[in-house]
Amino acid sequence: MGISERKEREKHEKRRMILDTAIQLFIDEGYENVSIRKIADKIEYSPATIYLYFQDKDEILSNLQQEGFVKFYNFLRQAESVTDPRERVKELGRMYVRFGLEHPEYYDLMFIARAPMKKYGETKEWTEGRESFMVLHRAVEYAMEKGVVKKGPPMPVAFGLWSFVHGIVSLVNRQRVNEVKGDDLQALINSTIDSMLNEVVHT
Amino acid sequence: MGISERKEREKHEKRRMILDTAIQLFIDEGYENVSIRKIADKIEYSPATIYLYFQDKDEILSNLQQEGFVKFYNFLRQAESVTDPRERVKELGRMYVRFGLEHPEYYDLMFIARAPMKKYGETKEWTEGRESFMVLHRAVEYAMEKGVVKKGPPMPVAFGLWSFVHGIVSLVNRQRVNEVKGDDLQALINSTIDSMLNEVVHT
Amino acid sequence: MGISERKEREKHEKRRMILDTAIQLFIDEGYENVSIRKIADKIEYSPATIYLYFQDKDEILSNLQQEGFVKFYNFLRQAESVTDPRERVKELGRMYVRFGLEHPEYYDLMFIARAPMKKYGETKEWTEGRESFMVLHRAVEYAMEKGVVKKGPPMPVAFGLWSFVHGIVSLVNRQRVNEVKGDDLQALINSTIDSMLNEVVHT
Amino acid sequence: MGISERKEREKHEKRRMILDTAIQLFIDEGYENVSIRKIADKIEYSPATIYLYFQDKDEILSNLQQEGFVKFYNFLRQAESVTDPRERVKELGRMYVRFGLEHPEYYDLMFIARAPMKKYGETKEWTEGRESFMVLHRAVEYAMEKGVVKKGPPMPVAFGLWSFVHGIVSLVNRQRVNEVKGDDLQALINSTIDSMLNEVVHT
DNA sequence: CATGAATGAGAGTTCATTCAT
DNA sequence: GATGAATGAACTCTCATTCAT
Repeated sequence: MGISERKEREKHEKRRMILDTAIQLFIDEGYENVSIRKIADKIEYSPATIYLYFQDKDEILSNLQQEGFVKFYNFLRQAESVTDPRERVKELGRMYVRFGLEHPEYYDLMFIARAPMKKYGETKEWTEGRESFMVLHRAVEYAMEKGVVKKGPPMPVAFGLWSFVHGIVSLVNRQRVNEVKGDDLQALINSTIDSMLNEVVHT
Repeated sequence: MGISERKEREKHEKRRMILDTAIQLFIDEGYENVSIRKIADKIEYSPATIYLYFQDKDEILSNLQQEGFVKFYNFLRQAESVTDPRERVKELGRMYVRFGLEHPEYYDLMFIARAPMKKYGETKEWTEGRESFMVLHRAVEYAMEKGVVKKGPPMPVAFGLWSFVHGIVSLVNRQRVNEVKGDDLQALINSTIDSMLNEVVHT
Repeated sequence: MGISERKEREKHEKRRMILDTAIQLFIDEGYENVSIRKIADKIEYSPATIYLYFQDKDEILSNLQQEGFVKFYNFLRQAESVTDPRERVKELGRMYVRFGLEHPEYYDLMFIARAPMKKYGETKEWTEGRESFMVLHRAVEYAMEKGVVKKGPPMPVAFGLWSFVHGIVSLVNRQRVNEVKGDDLQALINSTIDSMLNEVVHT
Repeated sequence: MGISERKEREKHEKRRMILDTAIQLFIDEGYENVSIRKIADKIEYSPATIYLYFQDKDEILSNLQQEGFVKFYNFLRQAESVTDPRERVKELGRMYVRFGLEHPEYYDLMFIARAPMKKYGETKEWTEGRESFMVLHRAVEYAMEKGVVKKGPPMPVAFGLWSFVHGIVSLVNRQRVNEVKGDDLQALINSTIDSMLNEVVHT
């Protein structure tokens, strides 16, 4: 038992190393510059070794995507402790954008990259993805119950809010708002979130 | 005169062929899989021929992007004839989303694809891009004047609306809303636009 | 007669244009960057036009080489007016090096470039080449007659002097004396010519 | 230990193969016609394999150049054991030319080929190049001390001698002395060296 | 006389992946 | 478990040259 457990653990650790390195490369050199060779070089193993731990490049990306979803879900979930219904929705919006801007590599993989993860996971990885959306969905339901959001089917509102915050993150991360920069950009983002959410969430 | 005109037209037509083929490949295989060779193969010319019509790959992508912007701008602009301030904002939202879903390849190039077009255009192509945003911006100003949108700086509202509709298009086009399909998806999109814009645009 | 003469003259002028442009490109962009296309672009004709005046690239290079030889020969020949036998040899050395450094592109074609001129000229172009060498050869003979160069077969001395000055030019032009620069280099060249020729040419 | 040593040796051997093939191509087709692909074809490997042993084309050329310098230096150095100052200078001249004619490919790379080796070596390879020149420089100084070469700054004389022997080698190797052939050529070279060096080195 | 259009061949380089050891 | 060695396929781009018009 001890031996096979250790082996299992070691295998797990090596997988971690590879995933961490991949993400690092993602951040440093951008999506299209992540190659098996570069990952291997960085961890000082041979490229062939990577294939002992992952079937192919896609599996690595799939895994990272799933990790992203887990991180993201655990982060967003914190907002559920906010009891004020108005504040919960607003806080969710701010948190969503913050996560997206602070973890552009994970965000990209989760919500922007042209779906590479065909074979692997199909659904599994998305469990947390769906769950994350459900956090938002529940917040909307809660806000409707409490009368701070106009009553009606929650889905359109939830999807609308998701689209809105996703729009911000993806326009910024993909460099479509280049004319506003630095602090000005941050200020614009903040005021945009405020003004939009204030329209949706009534006082 | 007749001859040179015909030559000119033929040259133009070949450029079109190349651009159309590129766009087609875009749709079929995604941005990063568009190669000079594949374009050449598809039009049954040699790769070198492509270079008679475009300086390099970047120029092709640049051209497509600009075409997208022109099409997009001319389409959106139509909304400016709507005089009712409420209706104009809403119509703009619906039109934006419609364009994005009907021309996913152009939309991708304009607003999603990662950093294309280094040398060419830098600014020129984006003139229409900026102008398109200005259509929205003006609609917001107009709506504020008329008192149907809460008064204040128009920028956050305009950027917010842009983010919202861009969010919808990019989530759908990049397959992040796979669990809702076909007519249901269209219905969801419609109701989402309605409910969100109704919050922002008051009666 | 008038007509065919004019045609002949025009043909000649176009050939000149091409050759001049080629040499210019040589100077500006270096041997390996001279392409038919670039020549054509510069004279604002199509590449195909070049082939109306020259059979192929090689013929252009051949022609330039020959032109170089003519220029070179006419330049060197001036030294034959120097009557002092010592001075004539020395002046020839200085002139040779000066020509080589001032016309690196012609010099290269004549004496360094890996013989591209297979088909054309085999011998014709070299007539002036040989003649140039004969100027030097005669100067050596003259100097021997006058007793200022040690008597013996003139060939080894003439070839030796040629090798010497060619050595200087080719080492400098092909960047093998990079550690000495600018005025220092010119001074070194001068003192080298002086000291070597003073050994060969006695007082 | 045995295993890794063998691997090391095999790796080394393959590098040699590549370098040897490159040198061979050099001789057969000239500097500008050496391509990665041709090397690969000749050793019957895929082009990609070359990149397992060398970073890029430049590194191959750099290596060959350096090898040339090392061979050359070690060869020339032998002359330093000659104690007679007259003989040492003369022997150096003869050896230089012999090396150049017997190893035209290395010689070309070292002293004729147009600007190779950007990144690699910059200085390192040239250490032996400079050292080789210093052998000659020292021989001149030595000869001056002993009174067999006219006293004065040694540099012009050393550079002059270098130019002279380089001139011979490069004129011959680049086929500019085609009118004299075979044994006659060898005889001419010998008598040229003799007669010139006898003028510089006094008895 | 001039050329627009086209291309085959070739350049250097990178990549994901495989497999015998 | 790890890897060294290898490769086929792909990439963008440039070149000298041809030929029908």
